[in-house]
Parts: sequence; structure tokens; C-alpha cells
Amino acid sequence: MKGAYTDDAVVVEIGHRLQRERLNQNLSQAALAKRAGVSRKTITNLENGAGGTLGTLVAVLRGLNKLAALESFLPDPGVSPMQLLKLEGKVRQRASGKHKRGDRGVVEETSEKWEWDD
Amino acid sequence: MKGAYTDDAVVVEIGHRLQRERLNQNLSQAALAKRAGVSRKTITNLENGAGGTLGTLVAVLRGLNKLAALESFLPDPGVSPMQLLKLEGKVRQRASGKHKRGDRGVVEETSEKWEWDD
DNA sequence: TTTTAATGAGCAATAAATTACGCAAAAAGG
DNA sequence: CCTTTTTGCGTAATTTATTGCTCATTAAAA
Repeated sequence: MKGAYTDDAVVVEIGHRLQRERLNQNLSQAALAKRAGVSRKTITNLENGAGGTLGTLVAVLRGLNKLAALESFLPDPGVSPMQLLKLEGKVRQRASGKHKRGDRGVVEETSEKWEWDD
Repeated sequence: MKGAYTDDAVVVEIGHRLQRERLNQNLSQAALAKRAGVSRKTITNLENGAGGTLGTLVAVLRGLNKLAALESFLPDPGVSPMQLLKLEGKVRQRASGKHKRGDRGVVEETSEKWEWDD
């Protein structure tokens, strides 16, 4: 599970998995296309790693009855405890700039490891 | 967890979650854009529910060090046990048509509930 | 082996996304 | 307050995705 994948390779892998799920449900591309409300060509492109749009992905997941997968994919991150501390209860709406002075310290470039990390 | 979301609403929700994750890491749109190798405008659009491409999504997840999220999102479905049974060990490469005759029965239109369902 | 349906791919037209730019509004921090 | 930085949103040009065809291949089923 290393980061040994280019972005393109990841897109290809996503396509393969969508295809396998479709086949496990014994759906044809045409049938899925109809369910998802897109053309068969779009399904073909997606499955073969030619990419597509976010909207298409969501439509296809719905067609496969796998929309719930998105919930596990992007669980609501919630607000980081650190953010709550820094802003004394306020939720951050923007990233902080390099506004510093004194020793409040440099902006942490390292992440805080708050949920779904790599 | 009902299907009370339109496809568009799902895209919007994805944008919000990506934004919150970015803010939890205290990254500016500009900084994330640089990491992901896309324009800041693309980040803005994505976060504001204007959609984007699959490639962009992957790039942004990588920029957030959240590529692993895709693994939980689209876990390798593997081959359905039913498929293995039907094809006597062979992996299905295409969906089955309405080739029937005799009583081998109509093609199951209902899914088999094999992994990551809704 | 023969038939039938599923798939991949090309092509032209249309629609959507990305880009670099700049500017106004607003949050963050002092 | 005042300053700095972030953010959203236009616009125009460029690139990419989608659609509806059609056709050649190939897996699946009998």
C-alpha cells in the first residue's frame, strides 16, 4: 500500500474496480448507463481509465447502489481539535496566513494526523 | 443515511468535506493547488460544489495526503462467489446477455449483496 | 461450433472543466 | 482599527469530457 501510484494509475484502478463491481452484479454497461443516466460510452471511458467527471462518478455509484461508499471514502472530517483550541471555540473559515510576530511560532507545515490519513 | 441526496448535492458535500480537511491542515487553497499541481480556481470550484474531473479529485487527495481514502472508498470488490460458482472457476469478463432458453432461469436482476452495499 | 449479446474504439458535434488573469470582499491576527 | 492574506467570482482561451452514432471483436450460452 505504498504511494507507488501515479494519479493516472489511480484513475485506471478506480475504473477497474467499478467494472468489477458492475460485473459482480451482472450488469451490462448499457444497463448501468441507463441507471446512471449517462451514455454507455461514458461508462466505457470510466472503466478503461479514460477518466471522467465527479458528477459521472457519483451517478455511476448510485447506479451500482454504492453511494454509501462515498461516506466511508470521505467521512465528515469534523473540526480538528487543534483548530478548536487555536480559535477558542470558533470554527476556522480560512487558512491562516504568515501573519506572525512574536513567538506564536511558524505555521505548522506538518499535518496533525486528524482522521483518514495516509 | 437515506438516499435523500441528489447527485449534485453529493458533489457539493464532497466539496465541503475536502475543504474542511484542508482547513484542518491549515492549508490555503493556493498551497494545496501547488501541491496538487492544479490551479487555485480548480480547488475553489471543487470545494464550492462546481464539480471537476476524476483526475483533479485524485490530485487533490494526494495533496492532502489522503489518497488512502480511495482504498476504503473503492475497496477491491474481488470476484463474487456467485460468479465463481456460475462460471466454474472462471472470472467473468462480460455481463451475461439474455441468451436463455430452457429453464436456467432469467438473469438475476437483483444484486447479490456482495461487499460495500448501500 | 454457432448464435447472440457485450465490449472497445473511432469520429464529429456539443458541453463542461481548466487555466491565468485581476479585483472586491472578508477573515485572521496584531 | 489596520494590515495582511485568503477566498470567491468574473472573463476569455484552451483543453478535456460527453454524446450518439457505427462497426469489428470477443465472451457467453446453447
